[in-house]
Amino acid sequence: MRLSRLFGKTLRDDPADADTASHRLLIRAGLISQLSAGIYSYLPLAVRSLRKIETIIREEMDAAGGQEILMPVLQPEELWEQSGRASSMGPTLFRLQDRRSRRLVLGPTHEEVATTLARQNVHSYRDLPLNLYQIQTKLRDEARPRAGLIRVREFAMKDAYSFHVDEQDLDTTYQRMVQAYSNIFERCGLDVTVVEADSGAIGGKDSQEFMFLSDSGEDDVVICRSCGYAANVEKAQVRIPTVEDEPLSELDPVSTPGVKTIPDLAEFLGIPESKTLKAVFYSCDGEIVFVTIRGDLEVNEVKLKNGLKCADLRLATDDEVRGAGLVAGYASPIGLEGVRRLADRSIETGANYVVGANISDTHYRNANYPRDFTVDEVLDLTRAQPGHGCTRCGHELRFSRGIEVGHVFKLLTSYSETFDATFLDTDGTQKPMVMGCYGIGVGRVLGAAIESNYDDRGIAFPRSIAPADVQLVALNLDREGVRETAETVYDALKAAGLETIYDDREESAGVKFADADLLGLPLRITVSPRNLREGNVELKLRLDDASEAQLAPVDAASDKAVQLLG
RNA sequence: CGGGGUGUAGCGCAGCGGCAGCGCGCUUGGUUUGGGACCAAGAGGUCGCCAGUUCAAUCCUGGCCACCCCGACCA
Repeated sequence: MRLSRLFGKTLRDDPADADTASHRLLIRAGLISQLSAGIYSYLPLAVRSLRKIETIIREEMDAAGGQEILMPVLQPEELWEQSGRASSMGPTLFRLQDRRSRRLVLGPTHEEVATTLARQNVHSYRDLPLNLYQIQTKLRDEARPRAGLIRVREFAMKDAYSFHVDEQDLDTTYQRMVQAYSNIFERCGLDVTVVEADSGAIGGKDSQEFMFLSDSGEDDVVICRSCGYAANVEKAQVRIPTVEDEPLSELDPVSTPGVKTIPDLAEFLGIPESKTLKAVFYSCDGEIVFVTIRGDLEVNEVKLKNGLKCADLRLATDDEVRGAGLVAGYASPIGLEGVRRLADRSIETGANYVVGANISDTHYRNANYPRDFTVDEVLDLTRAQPGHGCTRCGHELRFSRGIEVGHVFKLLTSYSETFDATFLDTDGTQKPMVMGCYGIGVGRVLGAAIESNYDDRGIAFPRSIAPADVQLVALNLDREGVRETAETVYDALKAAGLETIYDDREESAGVKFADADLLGLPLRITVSPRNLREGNVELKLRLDDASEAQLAPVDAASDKAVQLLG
């Protein structure tokens, strides 16, 4: 590819509204162009990278027993009504109607279609296991697209769906897929951490996410350096700081005028927050739920949502709180009736807590569970926070942000039962297929790979996913021998199987070097009058200092390039 | 959806109630040439949109829209 003809120009200035490194560099280097929020065009250089990522994915999926298919983006809404996700996905689902007013959705993922496809085409245990994958456009009306390719509304995803006779067989494929994913990310130059993840309200048992740890990420993960436990904060179990047991004292009202928050309460009474109980109110599918948790802890809403088997969970409004007979700031589980009550397991240890009295300006001292109040259910509802320990080994957990580049789920039979995707087993009975699903965001991998490989001069692509291997830079094209030599080297590089971008533009050396650094191909080869006097060209790896550039005779350039790229 | 911010040339930005500006980029000619060269001449604008105020609005007022950031949400 000749740079003079390449579609997509570099920018000298950083784009003003990109502040994530990969977003800034993707635009500055001329890889992507924004059409709308979370909607991008991919220019030739980006497409070359994406194709390489896709090739790596296909190789690993095929090796893991996958078969590539292609399912439609346009899907009948009815399928989504059937699975229940028309409502549970809410506004994220793009909807439209055809000319006969039939309702359709633009697929945000393909479990519904994949399960239907299996129902139509799998009838016997002899057809299983089956592992289907596709690389297909997904459309999601995300509430907040951000950070270039990290969260977009239209994107290519590799999604795979596996079908099995039983859970044991699923486990085998699941492990193969986890290994395939690790291979894929390693080959893409991404160091990922596999974390335990929430599988969402619908279906599933085990679920793991592949996280590239980065401040640009939007997921919070905890990692135990001691035993290796790693989990999304949504899912993370933690060992909370313990509080001392003590003999139970008598319940005792205390006047607390104007003291409505836990920090105020602790300060007012001169006690730690961990000696108080906090009340939080949620609306779960319209029903008010009262949650009690120790004052120094926060409610993990994902855990709560799962525990309640609730489709739509949100904090209750002030009106809803009042309507339930609760006094905000002084709400209490003591004597509370007619409201669904849950508690975090933190209330089961410790003693003599301060808790609201459900009377303005009043709290109780020495509240104890279950002596003074009961709840409908005690669950683990604790959100992991800094200072919390690992449940396995007690070591303090480390917190990090992460970009979720892959996610695998054991769906089990939730979809196959809904869509009646059954097979005839050896014992002559119809059974629902046991399913797994596996996703990778292709563009997000590109974004994350750049987050992982850049410096102040630009991108430094891993060779495996670089738009090309070599940037051939010719300086002073009109000087004797330069153009001819560059053309010769260009041909030799191509003949040696190296993908080359040839900078044949009439630009100054500074511009060409700066653009080469910005685009970040692994190897730069410079043809210039200076080196040509000795019959040489210069080779420099993107990550080396300028002083480490090497010279090679013109006719040895391609061999040397192959050697340097190793 | 809540909070914050920004909309002026391809990009980055300034400006201001009275004819639309700068730097970079772009075009043409010339001089240069190993780290974002120089000279000269050019092209390029519905100042986000709609109302209102005014003799006059890019500027003031109101509404709307778009984009960015934080949060909520996110198979």
